[in-house]
Amino acid sequence: MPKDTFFNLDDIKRQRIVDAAIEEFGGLHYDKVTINGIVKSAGIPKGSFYQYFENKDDLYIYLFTNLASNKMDLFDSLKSRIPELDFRDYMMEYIMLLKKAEIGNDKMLKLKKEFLEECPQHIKKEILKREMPRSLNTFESIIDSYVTKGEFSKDLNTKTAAYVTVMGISNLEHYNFEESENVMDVLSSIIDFLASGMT
Amino acid sequence: MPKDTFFNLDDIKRQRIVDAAIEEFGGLHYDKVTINGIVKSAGIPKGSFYQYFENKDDLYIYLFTNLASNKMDLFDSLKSRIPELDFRDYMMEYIMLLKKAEIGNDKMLKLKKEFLEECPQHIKKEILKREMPRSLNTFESIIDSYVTKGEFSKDLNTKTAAYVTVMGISNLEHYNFEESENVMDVLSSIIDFLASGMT
DNA sequence: GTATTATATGACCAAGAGTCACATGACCAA
DNA sequence: TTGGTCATGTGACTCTTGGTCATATAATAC
Repeated sequence: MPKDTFFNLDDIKRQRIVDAAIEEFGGLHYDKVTINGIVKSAGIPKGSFYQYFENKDDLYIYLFTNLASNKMDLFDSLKSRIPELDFRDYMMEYIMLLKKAEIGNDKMLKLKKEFLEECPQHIKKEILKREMPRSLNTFESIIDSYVTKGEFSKDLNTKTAAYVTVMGISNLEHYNFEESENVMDVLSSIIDFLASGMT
Repeated sequence: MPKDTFFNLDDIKRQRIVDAAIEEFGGLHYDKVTINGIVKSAGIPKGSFYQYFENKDDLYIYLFTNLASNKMDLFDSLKSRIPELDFRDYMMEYIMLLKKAEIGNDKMLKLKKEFLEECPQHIKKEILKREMPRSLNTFESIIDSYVTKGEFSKDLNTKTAAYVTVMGISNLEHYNFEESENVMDVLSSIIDFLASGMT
């Protein structure tokens, strides 16, 4: 967490620091971003940086807790369509929305995703530890809706189902793509598998 | 990759360097391991280190490509028991074996797991990129056996099934454990889900 | 007007990565 | 034996970075 002195700053200066930080982190790989660079870019003396933040990671984590809308709004807009969509279509719609958000509208979402891939693992862990429960809960509630709707078994362990679902769709970098396979097909196949399991 | 000079070294000296490196990496967090420390511990001058390796990561990755039996042997010993075990029991057996190996016998396996959690993401990625395909293939072949055996549907996409299975059981750090839940119960529930899906 | 507290500042320090000019030794050909 | 060449050894040195700290300045309280 940044220190009080940072939050006591007048808005203009505080924003200047945030902008400079995003600029630096956005333009360079995490490892290459230096505190010297940030202070220079923000136009503040080095001592001041440490007046505001513990260290680079402190600033970094702060940027992400505040930056970048988490994609929950996407979910909310979709939720109302549960009655008309089956699980499969629901998931496909969700994934399309996510893709669209990443490509176009939401620069910050894209930036965040990149940053998450570059930062040290303990930072990623800390950020995910905050966000994962919300992701899992949302998915659990979706799945729950489909149980209520009668599409899924009443005996389904929705928490486990939500967990496996999230892991399945968010670790695609480990999927071994053949040349003939594209992302959407694979995702579709994953969703099919989630729906029916090994049967 | 280490340079030729490293492989040209006589076995004793090369081993001394490897031992020192394992010692250092084993005793300190990745970030705290310094080249100065390694060369001191190995009793070689700093210049020599750079004669052998590109940098710290080069050594680190080398250690893992060679170190630490990958757990494939565990799989092999189990494979013969497919006829007598159903998928659920097979997976539980596998997980027990893995746990046992981590706790006791195989110091290197444990060490490797720890290291993988500490190192920078790009290193982890590189190591996983090498090992994941083998993991996925093995699981796919197991699942295939259960298809042949008749336990799973002939229409099952075994590649997808293997992928989701591996993701499900290897990302438990993101599962939101209640106090009442223990790892084995959760794993058991995951395996149940994998077997039957949302139905 | 003075004491106390919060903030600003940049010279300074320690530590680590990586380099480089020079040293050493192995091998070979004349 | 000599001299040359190539591979390797060596550690002092440079450069960069993170982080500190004594001192200056402004703000606030009384």
